[in-house]
Amino acid sequence: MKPIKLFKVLSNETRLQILRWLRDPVRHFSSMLIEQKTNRVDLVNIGVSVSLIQQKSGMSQSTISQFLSMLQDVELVKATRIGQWTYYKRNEGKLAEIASYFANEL
Amino acid sequence: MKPIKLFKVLSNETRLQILRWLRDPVRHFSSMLIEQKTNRVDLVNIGVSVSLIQQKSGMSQSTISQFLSMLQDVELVKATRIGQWTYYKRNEGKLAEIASYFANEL
DNA sequence: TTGACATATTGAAATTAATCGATATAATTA
DNA sequence: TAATTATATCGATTAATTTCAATATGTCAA
Repeated sequence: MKPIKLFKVLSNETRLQILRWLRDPVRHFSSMLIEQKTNRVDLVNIGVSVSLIQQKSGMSQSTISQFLSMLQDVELVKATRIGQWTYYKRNEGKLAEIASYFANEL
Repeated sequence: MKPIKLFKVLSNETRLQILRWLRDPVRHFSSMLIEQKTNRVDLVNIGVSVSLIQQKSGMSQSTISQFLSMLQDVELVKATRIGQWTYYKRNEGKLAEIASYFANEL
């Protein structure tokens, strides 16, 4: 647990928004699924692709890719590569750990 | 609750250290009390003066004064002015609120 | 194996944060 | 009232972050 680095990652509106979107991926992304390759079940179990998150954010591809890897670096999200896609989902275990850090150690 | 601003304030080692020092002010500051003006009871009830925190941090007076007002701005600490001194103590209520934000809203 | 697509990385410009010394303000004391 | 002390604010410099366009890498499909 490196709290400074963690707080820096959380200090950005877009990164925080991504975390909130990923809390309920079906609600925020299912309407964007056009192809057959991904379905609602995948959104929850495997995660959401970089391109869906990028479209929703309106920011550039490179920025969103970087933001996701920052979130992954502090373990707030987990990534799964399948073929040419990378799917991101929340790491609920880490989020619970942070809540407990706040309650007990800060 | 403005989480971005809060996380920015927490994204600094010195500011986080100040919060931790203030968790147990007697332990961290009582050995620095030379004059009679402040005693151990005051440290807990009223708070710790800017100059004690500054000495312990080793940083400049202006930096520490600014850091303390940033912490106060997001309500992580409360300030009390008595004469020419300003005493700072933790705002435990706010800290509990943040812990709950993490557990429920992030 | 070539072309197209998804993602990652790099390099650069603009913005924001960290930090200090100098100075201002406010309270105390001689 | 003048000198001293504690804290706050200002202005400047350096360092870090944000964000993009361009490019590289990796994968799939024809």
